[in-house]
Amino acid sequence: MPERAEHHDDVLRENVSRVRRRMPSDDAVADVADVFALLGDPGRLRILTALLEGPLRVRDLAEAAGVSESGASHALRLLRAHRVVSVQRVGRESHYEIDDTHVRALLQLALDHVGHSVLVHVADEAPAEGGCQG
Amino acid sequence: MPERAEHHDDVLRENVSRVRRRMPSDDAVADVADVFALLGDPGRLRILTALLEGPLRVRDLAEAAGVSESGASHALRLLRAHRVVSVQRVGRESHYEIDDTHVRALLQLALDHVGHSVLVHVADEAPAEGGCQG
DNA sequence: TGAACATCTGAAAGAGTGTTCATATGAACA
DNA sequence: TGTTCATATGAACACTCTTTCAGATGTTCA
Repeated sequence: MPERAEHHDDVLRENVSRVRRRMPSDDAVADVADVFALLGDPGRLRILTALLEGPLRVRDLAEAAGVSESGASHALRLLRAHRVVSVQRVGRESHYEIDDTHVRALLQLALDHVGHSVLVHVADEAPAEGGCQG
Repeated sequence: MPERAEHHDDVLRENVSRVRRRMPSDDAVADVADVFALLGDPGRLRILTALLEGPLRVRDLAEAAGVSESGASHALRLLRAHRVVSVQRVGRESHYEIDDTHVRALLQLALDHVGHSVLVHVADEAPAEGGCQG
């Protein structure tokens, strides 16, 4: 084996050890993977996309996301368990909203990348009383 | 039903229709969900995290990610099929690298959020802007 | 109280997925 | 040429996940 190749191997080995040092902890990786996995289902993704613009009721989320109301409830339960969304009961309705700025950022970045132009934050151009706490 | 409630309902319905108008196409949602799903597996996530700093061989990726070489190969095959990584053959080795800037951005954002401080671009090790958003 | 409504929950079916083992391909070297 | 090495591939298994259905919970209103 020529020495150039040996040197090449050394460089690769060095790269590997550096990469391994900088690898996040198993817990951190698991957390990130969990979030991505939650976003990896089309139904949940549509639900969260709908929630980007503000709180919505379960039935509205189901309609907007094209899933059954039961399916939406299951999805929301999961998202709630992971603290991605929070719920506020108003009478017999449940109003859900995104409660994780990291997830919101990831979602907006991904949708931007896919060429989905209009995605405004809740704040600006406020639909005024659009909120559910009226 | 009091008129306040009726008006409230109107507002909600309006929100729903606006949300539905702004909902990305099924294809766009499916694409985004696919990417997130790919990032949703710890093994693949570690592989891609390792690749953030530059190209690596399969065996090195397997070691860095803590998966078998066969497992790494399967994962890379999947990532390659989705054009997330590209491969360059060097002798009998395969050197993989991230080939999707969107995925790279999502990954870095997610790792930043989880508190993983050092994640520099391939170029060099400038820490400085390592922080989240300031 | 009882009926209508919104949501939640549990269980079961079915599809999908990751992992492993064994083997195949193809390049390097002796 | 035959052997060794790096990677790729195929199949099988176990496992998880999504979806659906039926019914439960809790609220509003007459």
